Amino acid sequence: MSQHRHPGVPGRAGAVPALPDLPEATVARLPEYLRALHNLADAGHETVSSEGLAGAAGVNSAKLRKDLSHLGSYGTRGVGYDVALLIDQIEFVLGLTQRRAVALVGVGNLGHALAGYAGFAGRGFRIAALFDADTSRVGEMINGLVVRHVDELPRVAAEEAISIGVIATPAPAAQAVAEQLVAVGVTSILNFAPCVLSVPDGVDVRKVDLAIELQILSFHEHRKASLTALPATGGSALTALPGGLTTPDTQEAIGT
Amino acid sequence: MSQHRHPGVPGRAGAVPALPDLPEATVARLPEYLRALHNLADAGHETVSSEGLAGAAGVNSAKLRKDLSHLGSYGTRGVGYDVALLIDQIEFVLGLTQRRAVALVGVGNLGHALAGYAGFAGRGFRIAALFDADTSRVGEMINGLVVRHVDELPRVAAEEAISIGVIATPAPAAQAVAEQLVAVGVTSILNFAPCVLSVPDGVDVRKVDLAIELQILSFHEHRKASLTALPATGGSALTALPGGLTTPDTQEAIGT
DNA sequence: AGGCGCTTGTGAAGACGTGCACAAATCGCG
DNA sequence: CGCGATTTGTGCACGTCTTCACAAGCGCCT
Ligand SMILES: NC(=O)c1ccc[n+]([C@@H]2O[C@H](COP(=O)([O-])OP(=O)(O)OC[C@H]3O[C@@H](n4cnc5c(N)ncnc54)[C@H](O)[C@@H]3O)[C@@H](O)[C@H]2O)c1
Ligand SMILES: NC(=O)c1ccc[n+]([C@@H]2O[C@H](COP(=O)([O-])OP(=O)(O)OC[C@H]3O[C@@H](n4cnc5c(N)ncnc54)[C@H](O)[C@@H]3O)[C@@H](O)[C@H]2O)c1
Repeated sequence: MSQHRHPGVPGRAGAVPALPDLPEATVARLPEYLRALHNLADAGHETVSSEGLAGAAGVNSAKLRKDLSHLGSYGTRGVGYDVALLIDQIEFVLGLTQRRAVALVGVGNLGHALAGYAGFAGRGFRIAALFDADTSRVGEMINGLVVRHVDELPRVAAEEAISIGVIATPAPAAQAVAEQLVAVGVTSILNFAPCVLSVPDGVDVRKVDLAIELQILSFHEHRKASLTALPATGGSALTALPGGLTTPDTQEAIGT
Repeated sequence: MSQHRHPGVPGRAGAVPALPDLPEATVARLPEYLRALHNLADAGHETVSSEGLAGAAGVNSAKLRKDLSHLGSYGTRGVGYDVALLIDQIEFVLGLTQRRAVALVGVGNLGHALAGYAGFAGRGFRIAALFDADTSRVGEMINGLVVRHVDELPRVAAEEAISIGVIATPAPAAQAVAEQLVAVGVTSILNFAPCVLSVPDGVDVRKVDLAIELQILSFHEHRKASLTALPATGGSALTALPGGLTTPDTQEAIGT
């Protein structure tokens, strides 16, 4: 965490472009830009200004320019950015030049939806294997893939070069599954189970918890309600007034 | 956006506890604490120290204490926090004292999984209505709820007091659905479609894009690979070495 | 060739979030 | 009743992120 960055590892005039270490906030936005760029490319645009791309990605244009400047500035002043070139750049930085293989563990309610989702292919990923512990599910075919028993993970991980593991099991099983994934060499995990995973250093975990998203929205609903209620009447009547916009203070577009 | 906050709207000694306006980062962590607290309560704990709760929620204990201090400090020095009391406090602040009604629009692949998920009830939410535009899906029963045509949204929104709208339609339909939701008074939206929504001020949107999560993980995979490859050999051979943990530099636990 | 309008890239300032370290408060026990 | 062990709440310093504002660069038009 509090590691100093080496004072003398700048350009490194070697052959490889030498990944600049981007701010984490920038990394989280690059995929957004990439999606917007693909839309623009499909619409026939060859170049785009920072203002235009920022609008399409839903961010401030200064922020976008600073983000892009971190990865080497492929824009032209007075003109904008070359869409195709920028797509290549971002895809390279994100490591999407070859399609990454994803292993999905837990083919239940949610796992089925993920396994059947066609949209991942266009974003750089290939669901390479499905696993479950329930023997009655093993053997089922989903979208051309067979569900295998989780015990086969080591063998399959060796065959396919698994890059990312996705956990969609119930929470009590998630920690054990994470350990199995780490044991076969997986160093990136996307966790849908509502629990914290502990993993060794060097393993990245990202978590998606839909209930948490709803609860954050609930907080803002609660706050909006208490703001409109109090200044108007004495504070007791809680009749929702779904017409007038609330205070122009307290803007939206909350933490992304 | 760049709204100043009024310099003189502090305690407001009114009857209502007067929601403190929490830092957004704190709001995003409260649900995590809440989940951990429920686990502790189920395990029979009556009190918990900041250290213990922080461990269960996967955060720094100082951060946890500061977060909790923002909502009024219900801890006892030398002892810790009363689990049941803290649960009540957080649920109140998050607006979960009464179960919030959620409307789900788009009952396809993903929408089915969400509609069938039993876990929302325990986290303060009730899926109150399902909508789809495909007439061949309308009428289908999922988990005791009937799928209605999206045209019925105004009528149903009036009956059930819809608090949050969830969009699980394809991206091209999402903006139109968002506008329909806003039109019936919904001011909080959770969007699963990979696109930006533009909504009026006063409406909160949160977005869940699974492909983005994978792409962020992909970036870190890419970086880890280029870090292990370069210092070892000259820099050309890119054979993945899935054994030794990478550099103890560049710690994990990336942006939550 | 020169000037003009447009757009990028970035310095600087401010807002925000984090984590250490410690004083203040509380409990239990002798 | 007092003392020590324990744990909260927070002041402070530091790092990260955001946003403004503008100089530098580019292309086009005359
Ligand atoms: N379905 C949703 O919409 C939704 C929403 C939010 C969160 N989640 C979370 O996602 C996870 C999955 O939800 P779900 O609705 O698909 O649950 P589910 O019960 O339908 O599916 C879980 C699957 O995991 C399998 N499994 C259990 N233990 C396993 C193990 N050790 N190894 C491999 N597979 C194992 C089960 O056999 C089952 O097929 C849960 O943690 C849930 O809380 C789901
Ligand atoms: N399935 C996944 O795992 C997954 C993963 C990531 C993202 N997503 C995104 O989630 C969204 C839904 O994915 P899906 O796989 O369920 O797609 P899907 O095509 O299976 O389902 C979409 C549903 O929305 C309905 N619909 C279309 N237009 C509508 C409208 N105007 N009003 C109401 N309903 C409408 C369709 O009839 C269909 O039932 C997509 O935007 C997708 O990109 C899904």
